[in-house]
Amino acid sequence: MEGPSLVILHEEAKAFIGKKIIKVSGNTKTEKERLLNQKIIDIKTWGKHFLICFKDFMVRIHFLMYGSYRINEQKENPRLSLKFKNGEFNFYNCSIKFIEGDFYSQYDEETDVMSDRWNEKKAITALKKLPKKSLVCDALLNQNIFAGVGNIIKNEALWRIKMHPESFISSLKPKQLKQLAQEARTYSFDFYKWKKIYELKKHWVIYRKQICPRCNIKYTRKYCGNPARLTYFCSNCQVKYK
DNA sequence: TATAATGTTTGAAC
DNA sequence: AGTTCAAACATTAT
Repeated sequence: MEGPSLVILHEEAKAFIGKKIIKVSGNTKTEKERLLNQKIIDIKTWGKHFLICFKDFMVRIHFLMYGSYRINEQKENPRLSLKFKNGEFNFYNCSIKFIEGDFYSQYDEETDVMSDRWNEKKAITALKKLPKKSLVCDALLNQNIFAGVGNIIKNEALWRIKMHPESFISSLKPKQLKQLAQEARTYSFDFYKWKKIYELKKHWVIYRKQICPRCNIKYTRKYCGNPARLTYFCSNCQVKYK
């Protein structure tokens, strides 16, 4: 689940702010009992993190590859289930973690590509500080720089800016660094827009596709970067900066 | 039906 | 000591 999907979840989840948890269950190994009788004071997202905030701590939910949730409905084997006087909030196949402190002391909104406070210059500065041989495909997935960007956004954004995923960050000119940072955010918002109208896959140009619409030739499909992730690119129009 | 994957952490092995 | 790698988690679309 990538950043834009978390923003959509956040919109649905906001209704639980101010509500008290009256029953907790689920197969999480964390100390979930701690949540009983607690009042949700805020709900936040940062990148791929979904955060339910309480007075002195937060519950961080990460959906990884297959995580899901249900609001006011349920399915089998919740990892965590929160019940309220009116309604319930259920999470499945996700990673659950307690974080002490408040949101602002733990998270920097300026590195979240979906945030109003996204700071493009900060991302560019961070890119320049990466080790010499860092690849563009890895940089985009680096959650400390582009929180919320996942493999779909990575592939689509690189195709749009005609940049080869195995380009070296250190070989990019200032203009290209800017373009990279900009498109990470721009595509994320397109992702959000399309996901909301259930048209996300319809707009994929490269991810899980075969033919480059610009060049009319077959895409390359290769495991790139470290850790290796399946990457789609057009070897004709995506320039490799080396 | 088999395959591959919207992701990250952990810890063993080298 | 730093890196590399597999395992773990477990679902769903193609």
